[in-house]
Amino acid sequence: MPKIVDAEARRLEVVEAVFRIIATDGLERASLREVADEAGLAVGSVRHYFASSDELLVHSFGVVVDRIAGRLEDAFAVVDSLEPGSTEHDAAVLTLLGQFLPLDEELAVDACVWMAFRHAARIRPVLEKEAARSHRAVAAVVGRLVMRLMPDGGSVQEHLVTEAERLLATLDGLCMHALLQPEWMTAEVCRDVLTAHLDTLVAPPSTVNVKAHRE
Amino acid sequence: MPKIVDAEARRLEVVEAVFRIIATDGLERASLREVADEAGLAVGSVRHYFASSDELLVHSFGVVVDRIAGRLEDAFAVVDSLEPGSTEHDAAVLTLLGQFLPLDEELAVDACVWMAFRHAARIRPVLEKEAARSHRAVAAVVGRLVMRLMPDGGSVQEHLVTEAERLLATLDGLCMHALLQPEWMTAEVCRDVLTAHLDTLVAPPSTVNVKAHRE
DNA sequence: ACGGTTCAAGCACGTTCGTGCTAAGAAGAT
DNA sequence: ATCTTCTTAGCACGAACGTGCTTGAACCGT
Repeated sequence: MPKIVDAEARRLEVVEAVFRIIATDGLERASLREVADEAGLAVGSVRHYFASSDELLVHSFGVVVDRIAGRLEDAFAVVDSLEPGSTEHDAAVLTLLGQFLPLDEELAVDACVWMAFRHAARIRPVLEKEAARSHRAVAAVVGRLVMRLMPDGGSVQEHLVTEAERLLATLDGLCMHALLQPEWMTAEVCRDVLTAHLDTLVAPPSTVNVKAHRE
Repeated sequence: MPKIVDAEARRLEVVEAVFRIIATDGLERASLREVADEAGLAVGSVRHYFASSDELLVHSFGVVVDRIAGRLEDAFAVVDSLEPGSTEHDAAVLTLLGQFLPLDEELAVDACVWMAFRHAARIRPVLEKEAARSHRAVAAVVGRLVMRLMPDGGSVQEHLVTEAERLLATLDGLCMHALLQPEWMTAEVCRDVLTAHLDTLVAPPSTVNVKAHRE
């Protein structure tokens, strides 16, 4: 064996460099040369760990998806362990939803990277697989959360997917606004919007509309 | 005077070429050479109408912002002319909100371009001004709409901005999902989510939370 | 001591990009 | 017919990009 180097750790260092570049300069600036510079390596060294630029980006996408999904699963486990309706439960729900938002430095970087990759995946086929995995993972957690929070436990299938998508859309929209218009979108507004949404989720749906949806 | 050419019309043709490229290949592919090809011109010709690549992109951003803002104003005028609570009124509100979503080919192109520019504006200072204008224009319409739809007419200032931001976030989130995950996000789901949101908007807020927000 | 494997670094090639500059053509004004 | 000005087109340069390939250096098992 050669020089002892933890290959996986090195790869992660390079990926972290990719994250920093995307967060500050955007995905289009995440070239091999820029990444190598940011990581303190030479281009050839980065290419030793990642066969191509595409592989580096796809792997980076995967890492951020795993991170976000892991945070959501952890936060959901906390929610799941608490008594529904209790103060701690509500706080845990807000904490879970806050994992989507750029509320601190680390979350902001991940949110930037996540957004950038998802939008890039619309165009670049290599990113499609990770984008689909990302969507499934997040939708699963949000779906379970909505099922837990809805008054009827999500017994009406159509209404459940509608409410899950509604929460997901609000979360992504909030995240987007927090990233793109940070001066208008403070953490306080985010919290107010989320609590307002949770209020509407708990309230029973108007029967008029449920009937309308059935037709 | 030389060859008679409607300069403004030519500029618009070039801008339309930019839109098509962004919608199909993304903003990073909207180079002068690609745009010139798509518009059936030479690079020098495009540069005759736009001094630089930046000017072309900024102007294109402005055009799409004007288009979207115009559509929203028109749709709001329709809403404003109808009796609140009537069936036509509700339909007009849905039509207004639908202007944000890629429900047909033209709307889809505009939504793609709009999203691409807004995200690019996070990084590129030249786009900041148009991004801010875009946000103000849209927020103004959504704010007026929310004021009109809320049961108390938006008398509580804090609650009004929260609800406006909540609707805006949901709209942008829906638009994003419709663009990025078209297979999961059909027009029907969009409509269901919007109607569900409107139901929650009309319902009075729980006094518990209003008090909580005040503290 | 030494061969083999892994790591780090760099060169070179072709492509694409924005942009400064030049030049030919087209048409109204004189 | 000539001049002027707008229009269209193209060349050339430097910069940045991905990538194939080569070159040392480091290190471990034998």
